[in-house]
Amino acid sequence: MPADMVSREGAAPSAPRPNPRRQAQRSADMRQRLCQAALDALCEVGYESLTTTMIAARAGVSRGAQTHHFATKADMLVGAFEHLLQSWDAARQLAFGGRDLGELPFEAYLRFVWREIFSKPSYIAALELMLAARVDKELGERLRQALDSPASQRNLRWRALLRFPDVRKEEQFQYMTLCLLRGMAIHASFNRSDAVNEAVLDAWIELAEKVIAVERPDGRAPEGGVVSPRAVRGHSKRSA
Amino acid sequence: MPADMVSREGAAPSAPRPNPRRQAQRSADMRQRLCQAALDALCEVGYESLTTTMIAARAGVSRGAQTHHFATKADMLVGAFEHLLQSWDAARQLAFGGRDLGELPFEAYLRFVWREIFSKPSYIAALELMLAARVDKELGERLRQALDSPASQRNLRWRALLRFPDVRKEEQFQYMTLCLLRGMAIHASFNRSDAVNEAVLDAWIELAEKVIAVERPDGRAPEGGVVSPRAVRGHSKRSA
DNA sequence: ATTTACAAACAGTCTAGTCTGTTTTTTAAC
DNA sequence: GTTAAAAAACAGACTAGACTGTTTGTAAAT
Repeated sequence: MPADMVSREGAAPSAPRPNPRRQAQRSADMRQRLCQAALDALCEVGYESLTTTMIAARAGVSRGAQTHHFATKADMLVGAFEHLLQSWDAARQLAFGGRDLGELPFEAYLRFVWREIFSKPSYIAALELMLAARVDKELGERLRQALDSPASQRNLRWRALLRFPDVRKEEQFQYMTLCLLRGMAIHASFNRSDAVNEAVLDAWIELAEKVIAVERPDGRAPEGGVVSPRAVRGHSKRSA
Repeated sequence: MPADMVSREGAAPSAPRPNPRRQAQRSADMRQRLCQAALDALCEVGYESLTTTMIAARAGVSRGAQTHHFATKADMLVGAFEHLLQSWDAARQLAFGGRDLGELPFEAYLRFVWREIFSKPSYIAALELMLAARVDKELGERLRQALDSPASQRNLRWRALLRFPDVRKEEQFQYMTLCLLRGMAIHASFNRSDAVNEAVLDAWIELAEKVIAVERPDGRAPEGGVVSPRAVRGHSKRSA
């Protein structure tokens, strides 16, 4: 393999180099740029005002190039959605690497997902897509499909994080937390007060830790429940 | 000659009082029809595909009549939103009348709001409006304004329902429940499984009742916490 | 030489808001 | 009490712009 990494530089319009493997790279780059632009545009102008023309302009490419890679608007939207899912993976990788989530406190992980995922405008964009999927059945099917593998990976992560003996209860707990975070994302978007959300997040962490302590026969949570009474009642303020 | 001297009143407010209720009635009816049609259309086709023409057609009125009552599309949307809020009031009135919420179990009220408000497609419509308000600042301001009085009334209801001595905690609890319900609404819309939502609702009710028992020095919640250990661990299936 | 990547113009459709005109109701004068 | 003027309710056409998908054309890569 020749050292052709140097030829990877240069501007978009002209790159006259007879390099093998270049076509696929170019295509992938272009798709990446378009998806990122689509996501940015979606965050900025919202789903209703999002147009394919605007996406192409944002990415700095012609509309012809765009339609070559994403024939229809729905293709473009699905691409943006997948791009967002990948960015979440990247953020998680950056924060925790390959660390075992089982050794992580629940609070740490929850604050991470709130800070890096749910509280971002891009999550609202994702919600807009999901709500739009209610009437656009084909889009919905494709979004669900894109979410399929990430969702099962999320299940594995939460399994590692929580380790409830009762898997059914663990799942309930997971979905409850997910719903809460989604609702908080909406609240943060529509209302102005971030203070409320911070307080709710703190309160949920506190409540959740008690549930975890009870559900999981960990080192510190005996079956007898000697911790429970005090734990449930102790709503001491968290410093955040 | 009837007593129409009232009409010579003062200056600007040209609002004749004698007997003519006909015009106002017609106007109110038409607005009602349009708002209902707008809400229906919003539920059926979603925010992105909602058009003023479609609303007028659905209401069975001409576009001229529509623009007379709602000059702009945003006016129409705000009208639909207010209409929805009123329908929630009506449902609550139907279910509980003037009953004191303090005598109502938390579970009963929560199941009511889930069944009659949050699980309905119209709530998704409301969410679409709220998300759209993120970029349409003027719409957002008007929606928040429309929600202002209903929200403070909701606060009063939850105060009556929960009666926590610590008002701050009560507010946290209220917002937590609200966020949870919102998130569940999205989940119900995007995913297919209602079973998950039912389970989450059950679980939240159970958890919430413990929080209530601890926070509120009611008749049945002793300070000693003799109920807590068994209660927290007992996730017995609820019959619903 | 043939496929892929990119470019740009085009066509058909649709939408929100405006404008002009008609009917009904209300007000005010007679 | 009748009637004319005014205002409000209603109807429908029109416009200017925008959007998506298509099509035709060119450059680059294989």
